[in-house]
Amino acid sequence: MSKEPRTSPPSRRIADDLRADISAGRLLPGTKLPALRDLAERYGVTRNTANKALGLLQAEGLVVTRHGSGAYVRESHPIRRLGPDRYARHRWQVTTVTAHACDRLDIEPTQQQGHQTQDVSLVAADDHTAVALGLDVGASVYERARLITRDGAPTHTMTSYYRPADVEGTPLVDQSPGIAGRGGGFQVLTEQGLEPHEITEDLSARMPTTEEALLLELPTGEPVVEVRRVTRTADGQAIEYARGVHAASRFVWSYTYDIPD
Amino acid sequence: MSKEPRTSPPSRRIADDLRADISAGRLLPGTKLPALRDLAERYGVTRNTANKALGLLQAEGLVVTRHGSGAYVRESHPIRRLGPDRYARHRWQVTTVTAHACDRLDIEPTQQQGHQTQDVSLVAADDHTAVALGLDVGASVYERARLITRDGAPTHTMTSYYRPADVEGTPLVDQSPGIAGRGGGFQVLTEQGLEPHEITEDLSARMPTTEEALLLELPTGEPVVEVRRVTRTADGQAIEYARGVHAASRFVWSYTYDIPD
DNA sequence: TAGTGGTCTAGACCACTTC
DNA sequence: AAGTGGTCTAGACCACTAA
Repeated sequence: MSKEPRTSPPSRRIADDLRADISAGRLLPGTKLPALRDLAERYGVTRNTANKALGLLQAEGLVVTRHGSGAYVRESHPIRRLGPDRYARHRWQVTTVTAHACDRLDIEPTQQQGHQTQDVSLVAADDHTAVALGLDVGASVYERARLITRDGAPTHTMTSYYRPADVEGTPLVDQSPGIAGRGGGFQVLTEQGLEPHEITEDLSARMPTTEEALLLELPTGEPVVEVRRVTRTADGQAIEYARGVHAASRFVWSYTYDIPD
Repeated sequence: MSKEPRTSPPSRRIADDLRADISAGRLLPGTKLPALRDLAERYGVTRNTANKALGLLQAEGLVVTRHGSGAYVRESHPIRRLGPDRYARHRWQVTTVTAHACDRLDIEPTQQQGHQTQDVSLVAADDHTAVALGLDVGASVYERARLITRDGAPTHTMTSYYRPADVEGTPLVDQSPGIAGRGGGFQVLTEQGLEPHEITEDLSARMPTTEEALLLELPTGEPVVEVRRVTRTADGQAIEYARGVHAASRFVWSYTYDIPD
């Protein structure tokens, strides 16, 4: 008759029990879970089955395992809130006074403990890049790839694309290993007479590729948020196309806008 | 000396091969993968190992399995792009002319084939809701929970919370099973003298809970995007707090804004 | 009914961490 | 050296799907 729910398989039941302990606060973040062999014995199953239970919890992002050490209730990172403010002019616009960096230290807590690698090269534009920058597919564009790290752990990648004519000869596409130009890309573009004015961001979420999981050191069960950003001048000219891949658990994006007619 | 990468375990190698076939287009979306027994025989491993390989691909969201039928390369749904336009006044504002619904059919393709359930009840406000609506935690609020379906498959949930004083006696909190009020919640609030003017949306991504996975019929390896929305009047008064859980693969969120000073 | 994925036991070996 | 998770083989049974 009815599709009665069968009794859950043992691996499921073990996972359910542990999950209940976690969400009830009986197992706090960072706590070590019982060893596989102990779990197996307690439930009268093989280690394989207990391992499968842990696998389920890992896929849900509730548990992380450290090979040779144990399985732990996952700890949540401090979450960074990303709003339009992060692009605010006062954060990147260098005034005639050069003391900018020291001036602003206290209002830039988001850069605290932050580092980034940088890798600049000339590549062929793919579909998205070409459309965004108004070029033909395959045209040469400058690619500026960064890996942003916080407190020693990578949080996201950000790869920007520029029309060569816009940035040729600027510190932005200098191969030097340091952060290219104080104030970053927006400052450089402004000096080129291309002041950023409007931003369009497209957000989507998915599971990481294996490469992304390695690069961002993502635990099993952590999705990524992919952000595609087009920056335009007041004229509407696209001056930068950027693609970021973020560890989902470390960010929340916030947008405020008026309801259109 | 160096940490040379060991040879990958068999399950990993099988997954890598299949993944390569998929991304190279040799296995198109919807294609049935070789049976577990065939894979196992081909690679000289047990069915368990071949099964594990499929599990890896499932977790990446590349493959879905249908019990008793087979494993298939995952097909992508049509993606709906969500911009501020979806809240535009012309979509919900009912003018004095009642012929609105017929009028606008052609410009509302997003509602095509769409259905939603609705469940209204009076509940105690949790932390987020209370803060957003300016109430005490535990105060009574109207909860209006919806499950939105498209082409027969659920795409997201949306649960709105209202101050009882704002919506008492309106069709919005009528327990009737139909969609409450043509034009939806915004129209009703406007009629109450609380016209929505500004929206703040907070987006984050994570893996679904087991309940969400069931409700939204999510395949293994599909993350969800959680959207928390606060709607305010021109005065800045919060009139609705809503929380949505979206199947990540079905949406992309788009925001355009001017760079602040 | 035949084919398919899902799960399990029993036992083994390996890789990594910790002390 | 002891403890831990990761993976594998070999074989079995079950549940679901499709013809």
